[in-house]
Amino acid sequence: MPKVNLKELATQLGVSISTVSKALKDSYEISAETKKKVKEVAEKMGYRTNPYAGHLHSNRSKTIAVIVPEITNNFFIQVISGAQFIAHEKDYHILIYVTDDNCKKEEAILRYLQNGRVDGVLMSLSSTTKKSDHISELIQFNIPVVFFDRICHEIETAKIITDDFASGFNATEHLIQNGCREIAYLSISETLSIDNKRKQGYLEALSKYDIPVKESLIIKCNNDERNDYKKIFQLLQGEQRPDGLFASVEKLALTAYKICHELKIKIPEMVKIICFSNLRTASLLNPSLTTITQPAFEMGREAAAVLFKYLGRKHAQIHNENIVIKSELIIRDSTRG
Amino acid sequence: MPKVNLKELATQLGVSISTVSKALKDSYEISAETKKKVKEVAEKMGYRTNPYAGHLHSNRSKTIAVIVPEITNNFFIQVISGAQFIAHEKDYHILIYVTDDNCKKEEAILRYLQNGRVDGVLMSLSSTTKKSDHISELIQFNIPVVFFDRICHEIETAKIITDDFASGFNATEHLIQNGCREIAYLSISETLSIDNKRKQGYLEALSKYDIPVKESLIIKCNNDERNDYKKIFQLLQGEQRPDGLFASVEKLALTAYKICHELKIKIPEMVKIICFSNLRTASLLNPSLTTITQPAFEMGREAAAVLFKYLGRKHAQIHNENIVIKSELIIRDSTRG
DNA sequence: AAAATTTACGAAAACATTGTAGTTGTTTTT
DNA sequence: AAAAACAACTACAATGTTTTCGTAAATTTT
Repeated sequence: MPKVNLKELATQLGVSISTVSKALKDSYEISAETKKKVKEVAEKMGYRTNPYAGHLHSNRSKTIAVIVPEITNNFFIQVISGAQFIAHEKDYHILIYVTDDNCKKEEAILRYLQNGRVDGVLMSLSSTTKKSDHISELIQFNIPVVFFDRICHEIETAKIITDDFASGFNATEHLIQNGCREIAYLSISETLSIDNKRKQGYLEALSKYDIPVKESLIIKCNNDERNDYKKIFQLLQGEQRPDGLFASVEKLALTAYKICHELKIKIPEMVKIICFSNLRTASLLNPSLTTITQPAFEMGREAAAVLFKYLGRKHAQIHNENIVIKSELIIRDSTRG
Repeated sequence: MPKVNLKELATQLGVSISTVSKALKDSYEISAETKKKVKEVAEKMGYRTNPYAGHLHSNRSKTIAVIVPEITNNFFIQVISGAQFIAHEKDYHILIYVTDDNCKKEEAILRYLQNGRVDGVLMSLSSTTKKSDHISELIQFNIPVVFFDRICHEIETAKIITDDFASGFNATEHLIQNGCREIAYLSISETLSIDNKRKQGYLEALSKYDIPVKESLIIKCNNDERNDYKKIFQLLQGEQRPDGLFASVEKLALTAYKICHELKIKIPEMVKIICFSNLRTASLLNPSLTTITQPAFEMGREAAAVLFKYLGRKHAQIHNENIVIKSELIIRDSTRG
């Protein structure tokens, strides 16, 4: 089917281009009769409106970008799924970008988007991002940004988060209440908002129960598979093995699981493990894994909803706002007392 | 930053629009001196080229669509990740669409894309799709389509698949060699190519070992959570419980796992389980799950690579071609003899 | 010195659409 | 019967870029 445009339809029908355009848009200016004819011929000739011509004119692309640190991650996928749900409702398209937790890539992607390819952005920061210039720059180009999960405090906009502090506190308290006294915290990145909040919750819980903080139990991982493995291995094989382990993210808990299997460290008898996770198979693990589960799908839906609320307007300066959707502590065998 | 276009740059510089355009594109027609000036001013004024104007002119969008039945699925996510990897290299953008295994949605999405929003499509069929008209129609609009995994035989194009028949055979043979005689096959959709091939492999293996086929052991699931649960539950609770279980897709195996846990059916002692799966936590399950693991990332990479090979040309009729990337049988505890 | 070529740039069409501002011819109002 | 209103349509500018063709001046060739 050779692509046909309004011009061809017009000549074919013996009317003007404007008439065809308006007829297809059901304008009141066009008679019912003409509309019918135009639509028939358009159908017959396989006319499809060129989206890019429209975008050029309207300066809107009906497209948003979702930027995530990694895509092979249950949490982010569920967020994308939620965002996709709303976008589909609104007849919007979703472009996916992956930063690989690399701030350089993140910067490059945001620069890419300064040209108006998308009407707005949903994003979660890379764990290596330390500056926010590239984000404020994007916003200066009039592209609104909504954060979810890994937010950037410096930027004034809407941020969809979970109750990281409370959840971190609850997770740690749960370990304590099940008998743990030497609780390690596996950190994923020192610059990440969520990590800091979760750690604060952890520290607060320790404090509440008068458990001294041991720096040696705060493990600074950095999302490098081999490095993280080594650090957690060292933690678990040593004399001073902790009796509880709180991983800030799923991946670190799974690494810990693997190491425990290798070293024949029994969970939960020798060490109890809890983590933030959206793993569908948490209940099927050996042993089933106690998790703090984030409402990922809802977070994606909410993030998209907030963005769309602003997209209609001319100057879409999004008000600063923290939207908190609570996580759920799901107790399973890995923390059995 | 107010958006600035070529026209403004031109007036600012006192040259013509064409000169600016060419200078920014490093055309040989422009002197080094002018280029430098133009670029400086462009930088200073924050010029960003409008992608849609370019698309309008070139009739290319530098965008491809990836259409998957579901997104919260390890296999599809890894495929997307692979495709994304290649797309990023080629400076292409990726639009994601989800059919929810609903053929109506699939048709709607493909109709959507007839307008040239994307230059090409990578897709995996929905399990409820029975006709292929919407796909050939899209191709008639000159949008090339490459299939991966859930391919459509009727369409002449490139198809990236794994060795489903051989893998189905190997999986079944593996169960037989570990002592199973009553092996159930969990089918996900009767219309899906991969399901049929895997089942053929299953039947072939039974035949090789002179094991009679029992229709009651071929369970026709349909991707509806509740329905599938019920069917598998009935299979496992009855008198005639099989001693081996081969699930065509991960989800069904996980449902079977849950049911076994509930009914206290011991894996692998009472029933051995194997399935196609890209679960990262397969080795951590209780018991660890024997899988046939598809090279999902590579399949995504390959699918994108094939598509890009054709995208350069004017009439991108993709030759019919089956590209097979072999799966790997990873033996774990769920099939221990 | 005339002719040919090269360098560096500009004008304008083309891409497909939308929206505004006409322009008819007809109908209604005064 | 003139004026106003209206229905149905068209012309054209505008959106931002690319690209082809053209042209003047400068340079090289004969």
